[in-house]
Amino acid sequence: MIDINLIRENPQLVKDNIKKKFQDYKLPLVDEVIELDKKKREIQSEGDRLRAQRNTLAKQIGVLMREGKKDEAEEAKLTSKNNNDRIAQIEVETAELEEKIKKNMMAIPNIIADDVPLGKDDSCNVEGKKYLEHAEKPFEVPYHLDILESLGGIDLDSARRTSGNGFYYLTGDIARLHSAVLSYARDFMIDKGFTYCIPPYMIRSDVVSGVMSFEEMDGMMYKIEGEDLYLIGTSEHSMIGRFMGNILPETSLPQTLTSYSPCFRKEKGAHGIEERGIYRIHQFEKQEMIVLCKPEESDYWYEKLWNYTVELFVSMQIPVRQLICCSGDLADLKYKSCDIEAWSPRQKKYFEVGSCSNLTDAQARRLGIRYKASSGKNEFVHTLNNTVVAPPRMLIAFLENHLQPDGSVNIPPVLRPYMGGKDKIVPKK
RNA sequence: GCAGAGAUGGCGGAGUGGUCGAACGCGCACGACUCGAAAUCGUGUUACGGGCAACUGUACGGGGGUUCGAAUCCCUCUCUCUGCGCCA
Repeated sequence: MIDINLIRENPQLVKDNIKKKFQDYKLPLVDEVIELDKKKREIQSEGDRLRAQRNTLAKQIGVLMREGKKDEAEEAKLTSKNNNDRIAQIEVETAELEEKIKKNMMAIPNIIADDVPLGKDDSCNVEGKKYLEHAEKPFEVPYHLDILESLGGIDLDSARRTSGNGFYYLTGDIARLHSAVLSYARDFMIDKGFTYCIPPYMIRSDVVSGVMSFEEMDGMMYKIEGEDLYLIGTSEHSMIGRFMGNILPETSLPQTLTSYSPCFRKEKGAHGIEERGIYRIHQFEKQEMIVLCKPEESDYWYEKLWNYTVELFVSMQIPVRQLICCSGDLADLKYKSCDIEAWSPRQKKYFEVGSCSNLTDAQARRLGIRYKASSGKNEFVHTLNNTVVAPPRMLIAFLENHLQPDGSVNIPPVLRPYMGGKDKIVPKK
């Protein structure tokens, strides 16, 4: 959500930004907001005047009653009562206007960064730097599910019976590897100075509607029956929700947090759970990083964050690249975003393992997360989030890249302490 | 889960129908004193919105109601504390 003052003062900038994102159908929203806002302010002035009158009258009535002037007091009461009808009417109208304005404002995208490449959709995303050369494998790399099965590390059949499609049992060394990756990633971020946090895995509807749109909510979130609770789709939801409505002291910024949680997603819509395996599932685990900082520092943190993910993957000897998200593929709340993609030796291409975003003040405005600036004014913070690692998906990259001709999978040195010293996982006979 | 008490500014805490956006204290900012500091004294200090401005509106956990008028009364939800019960 952008600042309504920006629309009042510079509607052209807002419109140009919408065009840059190829959302021309949203252009009328800007003028609509301007008009609704004008109307709202007019009506609000009238309401304020009437309320001021009511306040004055109320005070007078108090005085009259004390002086025992009953008749005059009754007369004033009547005047006030008549005013109240109009005030009530104005209140309803104002609420309606505000709701319409808010609805439009939610749909108007955040102003994107100057250096975001322009493009209609994900086909226009721009490749950034690559890290680690991917060596050609001298053998055919099987589908990740086949690798997992040969290592005795997965049971999808049982999961389908207990929970349906989109769930899995990980077993033995693979399950241990999954935990090892998370533990290693957690310690990696702690070493970078981040504060480790385990958040609630369920949140209330007011938090949910603060962090996403209704459509997103419908497509992603699982609701707990009979309770005002939803399973989180990512720990970002509860991590950011934690600061809702807060005014933070300037000295507490930046907040650099790394959180662990399981993530629950319906995955309704575009893709669904059509992919065989563990690429897209209803439940997975993720280590996340979150930063709340002063506006002038968010560009700095953005670069820092995605580079941490790169560093982490490189330390596990998995080739990755940065993919810069183009204007048309950028979600409305985002100022800038990029994916970190890992190399798949089987598909001979990169695939997404994480996503880093700078939302500037758009999310903070929506959730009322501010800080007391040294100027004395309360300003909105900037929020950023990035995947440290989401093991089930990263395991695909891991297995494919570390697979040996004999079917075993090497464990890179950084993970061995978390695997009881093991340096490889070998196939089950 | 049951019963009772409670939720007020950055914090503590008064206020139980009108003159309360809110005493007092802490904290913070500025100033005085000082070579400098501590202590002390003085001044200022809730947030959000409308208006060029004077000024004005709203908000006392959330929502609703009673009233000319609500921090104050009623309903409801959430949370906290105390006691009892239950339980990893």
